[in-house]
Amino acid sequence: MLEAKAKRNPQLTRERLLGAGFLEIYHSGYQGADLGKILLRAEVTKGALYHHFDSKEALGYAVVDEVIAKVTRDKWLDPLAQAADPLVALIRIVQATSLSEADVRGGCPLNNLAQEMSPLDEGFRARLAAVFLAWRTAIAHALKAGQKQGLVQTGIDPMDTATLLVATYEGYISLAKNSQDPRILQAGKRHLTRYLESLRVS
Amino acid sequence: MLEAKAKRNPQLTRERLLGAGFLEIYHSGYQGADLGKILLRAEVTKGALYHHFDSKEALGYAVVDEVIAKVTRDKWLDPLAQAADPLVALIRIVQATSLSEADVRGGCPLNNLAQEMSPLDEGFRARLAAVFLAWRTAIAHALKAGQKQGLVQTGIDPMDTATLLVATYEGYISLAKNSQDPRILQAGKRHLTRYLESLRVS
DNA sequence: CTTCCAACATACCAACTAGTGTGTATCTTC
DNA sequence: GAAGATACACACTAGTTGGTATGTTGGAAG
Repeated sequence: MLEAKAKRNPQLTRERLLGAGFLEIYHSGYQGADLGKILLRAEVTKGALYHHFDSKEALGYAVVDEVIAKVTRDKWLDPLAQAADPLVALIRIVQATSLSEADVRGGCPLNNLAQEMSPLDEGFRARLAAVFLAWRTAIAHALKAGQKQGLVQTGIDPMDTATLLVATYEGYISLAKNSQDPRILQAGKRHLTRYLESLRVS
Repeated sequence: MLEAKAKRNPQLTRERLLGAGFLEIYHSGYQGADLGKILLRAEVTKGALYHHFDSKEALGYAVVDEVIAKVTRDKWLDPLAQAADPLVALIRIVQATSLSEADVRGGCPLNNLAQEMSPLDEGFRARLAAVFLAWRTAIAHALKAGQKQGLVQTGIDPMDTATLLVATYEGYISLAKNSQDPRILQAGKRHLTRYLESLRVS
C-alpha cells in the first residue's frame, strides 16, 4: 500500500491553494472570494494558508503571477514564440478558444480580475498590466517577424495591431459572458480569423 | 426665504440614492459597494433607503434599469435615432468618448457590472444583457437605414457589424482601464473611426 | 536520539455590513 | 381637523469573514 494517507508536502499544499484560489476568484471575483471556500476546495486548513501566504491579498497576487500568467504563456506566448507563420499560429489560437458553457459563462480570468481590481489596488493592476503587456508584446514580435519574412503586410504597426487583436478578443469574450451566448463568441472568432487572414501578404 | 431647509421630497431622495448607488457601484463594484458609503454620499439615512428599495439587490437593479440604461440611451441610442448619416453619428459618438483620468480609470459602468455580476446573478445579467442588446440593435438599425440610403456598404451584416463595434469599443476601454493609459483608448478611437469610414460607400 | 524549525491544525476574535424594529414627523384625504 | 398613510430617523442585531494566537506534528540535521 502506497501513500494511504496524504503525507506532508509544502510544495503541493501551496499549489492546491493557488489552484483553489484561482478557481474561487474566477467564480466570485477577488472581493467576493471567500477564504473559507478556498480552504474547503483546497482541502487545507487556515493555518496552512497563512503559513504560505501573508494575507488574502498575497494569495491573490500569487494567483496572478503564477496561475494567470502561466495560462497566458501556455496559450499565447509559447505557441507564438515557436511559430513559423505568425498568422497561422494566431488563427489556430483564436480558433482553439473554448465555446463551452462554463468558459463562456466565466469569461477571461485575466480580464475579469483586471476589470475588478485595476482601479482599487495598484498591486493587482500592475501585475495584470504586466501580463497584458507581455501578451501584446508577444503578438507584436510575432507579427514583426512575419513582416521580415514577407508573410505579413508591412503597412501595419505590429504593436498597434496586437493591441487591436487583444481588445477585440477580450471584448467579444465579455459580450459572450454577459449574453451567455456562445454564438457571439463564435462570431468573434470568425471575425478575428478573417481579419488575421487580411494581414497576409498575398 | 425660500426652502431654507430641505423639505421632504421622495422623488428627489430616490434619485439621490440611485445616483449615489451608481457612483459607489462604479467605484467598487456591486459586491464591494458599501451601503453605508452610499448613504453618506446621498446624505440619506438607512430608513429612507429601505423605504424606497427592498434590498441592496433591488437598488442595484434600479441602478441598471434607470441610470445605466439612461446613460446608454443618451450617448448612443438617441443620437443614432436622429442621425441623418449613421457613420457620421457613430464616428462622432466614438470620438466623444472621454479620455479623462477618472473615466479611463473607471472604465465602462455597463461592462464593469456585466463582467462582475453576469455569472453570479441572473437578475443583473438579464437586465444588463437587455441594455447591451438595445445598444447593438440601435447601431444595427442605423447601419441598415444607411444601407437603404446608399450611405453604407451593403456587403456587411448590420447586427454582426454592430456587435463587432461594441466588442472592440468595450475591449479598448478595458485595456485602457487596466493600463491606466489614455493613449490606448486614443488608439482605439482612431481604429474604430478608420473602420467606420471603411464602411462608407465611396 | 535529541533538537529545532518548518508545516501545519484549531479555536477564537474583531470588524464590518446588510437588514430590522420601533418611533416620529409630514403629507394627503375626507 | 382628524385619521390614516407616507416618508423618513436611529439604534440595534445577526451573520459573515479576514486574520490571529496557540498548540501540535513531522522531518531533517548534528
